[in-house]
Amino acid sequence: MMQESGTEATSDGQASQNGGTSMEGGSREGRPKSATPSVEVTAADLLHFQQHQALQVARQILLQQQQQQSQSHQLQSQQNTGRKSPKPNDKQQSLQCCISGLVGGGLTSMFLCVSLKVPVSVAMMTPQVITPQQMQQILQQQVLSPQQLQVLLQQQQALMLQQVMYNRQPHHESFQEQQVSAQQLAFQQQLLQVQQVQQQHLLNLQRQGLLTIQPGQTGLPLHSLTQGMIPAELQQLWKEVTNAHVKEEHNNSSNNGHRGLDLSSPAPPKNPLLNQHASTNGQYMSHKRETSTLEEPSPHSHPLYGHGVCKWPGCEAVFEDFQSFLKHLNNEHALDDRSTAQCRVQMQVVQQLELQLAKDKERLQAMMTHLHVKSTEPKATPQPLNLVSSVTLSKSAPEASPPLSLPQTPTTPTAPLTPLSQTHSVITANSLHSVGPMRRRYSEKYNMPISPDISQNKEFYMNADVRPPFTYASLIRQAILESPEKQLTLNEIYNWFTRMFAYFRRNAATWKNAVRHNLSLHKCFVRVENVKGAVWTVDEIEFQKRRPQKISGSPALVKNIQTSLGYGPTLSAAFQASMAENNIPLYTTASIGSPTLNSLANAIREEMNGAMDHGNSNGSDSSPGRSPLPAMHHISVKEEPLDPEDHEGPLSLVTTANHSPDFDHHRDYDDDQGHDDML
DNA sequence: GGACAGCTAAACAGCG
DNA sequence: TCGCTGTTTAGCTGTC
Repeated sequence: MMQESGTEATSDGQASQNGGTSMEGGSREGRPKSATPSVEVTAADLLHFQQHQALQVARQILLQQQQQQSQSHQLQSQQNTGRKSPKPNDKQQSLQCCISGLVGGGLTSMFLCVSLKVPVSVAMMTPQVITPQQMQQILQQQVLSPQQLQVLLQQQQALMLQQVMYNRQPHHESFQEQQVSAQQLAFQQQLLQVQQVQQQHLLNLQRQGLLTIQPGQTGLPLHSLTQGMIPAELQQLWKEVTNAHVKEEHNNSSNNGHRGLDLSSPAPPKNPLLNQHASTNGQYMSHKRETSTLEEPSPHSHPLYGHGVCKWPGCEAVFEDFQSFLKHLNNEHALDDRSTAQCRVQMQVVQQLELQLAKDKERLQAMMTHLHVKSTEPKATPQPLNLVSSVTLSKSAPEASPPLSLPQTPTTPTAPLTPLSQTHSVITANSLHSVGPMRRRYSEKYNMPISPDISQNKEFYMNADVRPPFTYASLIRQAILESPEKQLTLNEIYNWFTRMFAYFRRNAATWKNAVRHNLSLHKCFVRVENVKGAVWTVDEIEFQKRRPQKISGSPALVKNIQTSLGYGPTLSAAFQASMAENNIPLYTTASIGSPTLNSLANAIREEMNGAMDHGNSNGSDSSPGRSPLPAMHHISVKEEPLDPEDHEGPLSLVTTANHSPDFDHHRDYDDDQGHDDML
């Protein structure tokens, strides 16, 4: 009761915001903000971005390593007498494990795996500081390039930093501190060796003309940023990293009292080499525009000063006034080796971002060209991702789940379904905002699964006041199937509608009535009374039975859908290319490690099964033997007699697909916006 | 043109 | 009494 009232209040609030918007979409860009907290989205995006960047760095390292190994083979052979150089397969294995490490071990393991030639098991299973023995072995082998050494150095710094921070916790004080001190000493010795080796390596390379360091060279790769640094610089950097937190421990209250490093969080460590902001002391550099775009300059503003905090990488000192900050900036961040190194890192970061931006711009242009959108505002209402074809399968967006080339457009519900190769959907403001009743929706018309569409266009549907091109029954089913226990109360279904679709944040009475009507009308929805009360579940057999006559009657359509779905031998080349570019084996790990691809594969099977093999399969998760409904006391069966053949109906893989971790991650459906990042 | 499916609206009953 | 839930009916439209 109370919950529903709250929902109504939310809906009404949204309605009040949306109510003024005309159907012509004139003010569509001023749509209300998504109910999803931006913090969560940002964190997830940040994690993806970090993983993506790490992957790119790993690839660069491997690539350059291959090149350098081929070029400096002679040098290697002189220094590396009697020791085997790593096999090419090792690199491949390393990279493969690194990719897996993105899921399991995280970035730390990944960097270790890439930068070190340590056994994979060690790199993957012990994401910790390398032991002196391992370091010695690495040094003796001298198989590392300067770049690798640099990455190793940085990684070690970050790891030491993390360990120091971790040991700052009360439980590990005395003994752990001793351990850290010993490790610091040991590592500093190793560091000196690393520096010597690196210096020698650099000299050799320079002597052979294989490496030239331009004095004013910018845009160095991350792993070569500090190639030109003298050992003193490295030592200085290391001291900065290791001592900063010791100081901070004694001076915790002076600067910022809450800078603890959560090892479990993907937040970047405080290591200046790894931080993402830098500039020069008071003098804006060429990349000022990047920072100035984020912070509007004002008479007493500074790109490195915001909200009373110094934004210099790793600083975050708090100041009462701007003058204090300037004084601090000139004193603490003067032109020295450390600042220079940090600036180099920031250059690389900016370059990476610009590269990424360029790629995304190019992709956007291709998308708009493909869609024939004549718009001067690229940041308009987000459009459904599945409106584009292979353009979105670009390798430049591995952080996004692979878009499905489903030939459906949510903007034109009654438009004929045509393959992408034959259609160029023209998206206009009017078509984006379908006004009329749903009538026949794609999911009903062609047994299309709505989960990929909703998944791909989640942001779109959440923000744009566009009616989803699916029937109420499909949406209800989707809501139920996305729930952890495959059952929802009516109120939870309401919440799912309002949460997932901006369209359903208004006219609540209408669509809620329709939802109730559909729940009662369709026998695919089964009402179950459990301890909590009445919940609704989906009878997949009944749901699949509803439109068996469609699609089979049109061989051409069948072929088109089959082709566009990219199933089996007709898998689209673009899709395959994308999978290959992202190092994602479609038929191997897709069903194992990648929830998104797992859902994709299941969704494809579901589509093909639902559309093509109707009545040809057997059993499903909704079969009586595998009821997903715990603690049921009563099941209301609708009056339509159940055909005995029904149990030999189509195999429903939807439920199976939704058992993937991808769905199990999203549990709370009770307006808990903080945990409902569903798809 | 009929059958069918889907949407909207409404009435009604039961329940807390 | 009110609001929610659930059921049912009717009218309309679109698709096949």
